[in-house]
Amino acid sequence: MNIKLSDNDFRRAEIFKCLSDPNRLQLIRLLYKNKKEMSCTELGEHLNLTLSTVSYHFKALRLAGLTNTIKDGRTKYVSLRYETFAKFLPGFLETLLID
Amino acid sequence: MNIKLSDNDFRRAEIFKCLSDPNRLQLIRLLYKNKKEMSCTELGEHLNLTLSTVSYHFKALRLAGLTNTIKDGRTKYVSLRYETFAKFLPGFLETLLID
DNA sequence: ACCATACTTTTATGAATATCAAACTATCAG
DNA sequence: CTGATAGTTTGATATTCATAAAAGTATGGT
Repeated sequence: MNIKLSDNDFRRAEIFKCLSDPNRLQLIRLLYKNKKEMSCTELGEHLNLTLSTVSYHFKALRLAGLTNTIKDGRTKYVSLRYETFAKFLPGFLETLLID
Repeated sequence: MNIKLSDNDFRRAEIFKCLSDPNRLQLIRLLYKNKKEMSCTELGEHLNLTLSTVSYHFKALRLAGLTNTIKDGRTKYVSLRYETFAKFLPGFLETLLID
């Protein structure tokens, strides 16, 4: 009677683990509201976190496939990866605007 | 520059924490596929978990508002609370059927 | 070459989590 | 009342997690 977990289920678990941290959820909301890339420093200033902690969170988001990162000089810009949200959490991002 | 978290954000964090565990995700899927209430024992047999562990997970799901529980004699039947999914994760349950 | 900026990684630490066994509560059947 | 069934709670344990300080990497400015 054992049910095996699919690759997508592990993917889902990783995604939800990312979203279960209030700080990461705020990062997602900021990125969604701003509709553009933001730097780590810029995002870190909105929460009361050191840069190393912000970097830790961004790594998690990136590995879960929730964000894209592009590098310009020494600055890294982070943006949402909408395909992932569309596939695993359709309609979720919109709910972040309600409150 | 500090952003305060709303009550709903704490609610979201709790919900996502629930869904970030692969076993709980399977419980949700089983409940969704069966379209009816199931008992703890019945659900526990599908995963390789002791009854106390299953009980622990169901408490988490109930506290997060993801499930309803009705008691009939000594058996407790658990079902999904669709309003919660509709409010915080519209469209999510359907994605569980794809794979 | 030197210093500052932007970010990452490592290390350490305290808090939270998942799990099971054992003890407990409640209900049913005889 | 006794024994069995369904589920909860408590206690112990091993693992994972979030955080920050410190050290490290890479790029830009002068």
